[in-house]
Amino acid sequence: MNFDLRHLEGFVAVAEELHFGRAAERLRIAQPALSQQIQRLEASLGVELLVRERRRTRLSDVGELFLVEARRTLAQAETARSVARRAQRGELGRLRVGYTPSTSSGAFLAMLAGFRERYSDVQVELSELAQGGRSQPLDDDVVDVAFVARLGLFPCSPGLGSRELSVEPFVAALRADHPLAARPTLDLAELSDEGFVVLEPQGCAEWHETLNEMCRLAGFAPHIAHQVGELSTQLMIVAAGLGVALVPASTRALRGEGVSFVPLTGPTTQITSAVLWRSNDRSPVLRRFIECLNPATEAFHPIREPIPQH
Amino acid sequence: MNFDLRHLEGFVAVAEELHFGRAAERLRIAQPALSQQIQRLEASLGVELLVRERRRTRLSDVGELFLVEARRTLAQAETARSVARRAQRGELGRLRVGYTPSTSSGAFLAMLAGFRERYSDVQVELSELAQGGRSQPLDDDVVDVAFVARLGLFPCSPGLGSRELSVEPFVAALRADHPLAARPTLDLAELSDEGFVVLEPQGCAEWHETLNEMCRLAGFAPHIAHQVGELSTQLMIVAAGLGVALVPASTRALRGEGVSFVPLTGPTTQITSAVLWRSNDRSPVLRRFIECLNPATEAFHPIREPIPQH
DNA sequence: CGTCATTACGGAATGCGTAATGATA
DNA sequence: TATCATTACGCATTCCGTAATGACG
Repeated sequence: MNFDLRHLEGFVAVAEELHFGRAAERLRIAQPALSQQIQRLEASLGVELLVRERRRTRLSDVGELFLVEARRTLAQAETARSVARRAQRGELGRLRVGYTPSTSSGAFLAMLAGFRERYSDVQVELSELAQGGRSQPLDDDVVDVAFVARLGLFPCSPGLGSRELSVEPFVAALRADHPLAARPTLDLAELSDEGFVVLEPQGCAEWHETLNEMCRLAGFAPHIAHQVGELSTQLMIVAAGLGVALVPASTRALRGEGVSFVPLTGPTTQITSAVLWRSNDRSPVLRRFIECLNPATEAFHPIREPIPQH
Repeated sequence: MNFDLRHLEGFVAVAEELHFGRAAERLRIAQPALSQQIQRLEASLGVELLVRERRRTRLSDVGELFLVEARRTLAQAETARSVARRAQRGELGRLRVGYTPSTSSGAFLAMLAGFRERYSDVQVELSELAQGGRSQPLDDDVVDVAFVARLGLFPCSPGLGSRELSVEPFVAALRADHPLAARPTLDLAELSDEGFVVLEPQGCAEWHETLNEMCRLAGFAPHIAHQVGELSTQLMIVAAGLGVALVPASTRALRGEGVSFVPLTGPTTQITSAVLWRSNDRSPVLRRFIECLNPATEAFHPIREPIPQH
């Protein structure tokens, strides 16, 4: 015969009240039932926990020691229940977040910070993804959400939920004392003789193709002056006067010293930042995360809004 | 509806086997019963802990987190049971030990060390008692056992269990270069002109009376040279040549440098060391303690053996 | 007699086992 | 058809509530 949480609750109540009647009242059961509960507990332990004296009830030495452990056990059980509830609500758990370097600034970091503040008990695991709009890491169950950037508008993938974070045009990044730096806008063709600073092509081939495509539409083939790994490095090279670059408009936020950003006229290509997830993923943590993206409405059925073009 | 330890056991078994059939086998119950158990647990938590897939069973994210807490809860419950059992066996708990300064050496310390070694989880609380054979601290429930020393044989007290540890005569303690120090024995009368170093009388009046009585029988009234608080101090004074003392024979063990101990001839008074406890005290810890005193036999019914007189 | 715990007993709920059902490869 | 989980149903145990008993002041 084994004791149960119910028995422990009964014992703790009696130990605290030192009175079967009051304890039973507290537990909302009849007093004889409680009396039997304690007897069964004592029988299952083979121990006398309470000393029934003529006029009052008190704890035995063993009961004194057992009370501590009983309380701990109940507390641990309550913790277990709480963990289950909180995990169910998505307040507890693990979320694997993938991101591509080009999304590592702006909305991405802001929303990640907001989520971690609200759900500090969710362990956020970050991993860098290869550039591009690939959903491979999601399909492979390597990440739960992916922050990706893609040129042009975002295609709706089957089986994937998505939410666009921003759609922004490319702008030209020029050294501040560049003759064109003070212009309100410029045409890409005006940069035909410049050397371009570009990101390294691995996993980012689409960017390269698009750069070529943009320049082709503007009537020239770009001269690649430097290849670098990161966006911030790209700006440093520009600031050093070693070339010009085409970067997403939000890159202004990096405030590169000595770099001017000039919007492009004509048919520029846009870059879309978005979050993706498996739409059949019912993880509560994911749900909470998506709520942070879109606090008001339909997180699981994102609507493709028409994006205003510049 | 509330979950129970039984439910947790079922869940842990399934979580470990990832197979209802094997888990049920391990728990020695039928598989449908286990299935219902898990369902009830899930219902009580409002959470899906296991994902039943077509061909296999696996843990859900919430289940993964809950498993840890479930294991902890079961472990804590097992600890509670173990504490109760060990406390019942007297391996765990608290023992209040009283002692008088004159018993603080020899058998007392040896047996205390033995007990603490065997039952390291019993918290031994020491408190010093007023000198003499008083059972007051036992009656007042201030201590559980009392090591006491008493002159002469030990009277059997009603309601008290007892065990004599030693019966020993008084010996004379003399400075090593004292003219009588080299003698194999001496008569107390030979010390009639000496100054005596005695223990302070508070709570120890009987010793004083006995010293006077011994000397009276030897035909003189003792001259009190110094009064000190402890036995070791008494020896230091003797070693300094400031007087002589009458001490229990076992005091030799203190090996006071420069002090000689000489047995007394004639009608010397003996001092009896004993342990006392309440004979109606059913504390398991006390039982274990008494066993240490008297490993072989009748701890609760000590036999008054005839003590050989010197 | 009033208080407080235990025993006695009947009804409800829970838990388990066997058998049947369903779903899948 | 073999495997594995769930549902269906009957039986035993446990648990609770009401009533009665017992102990004590």
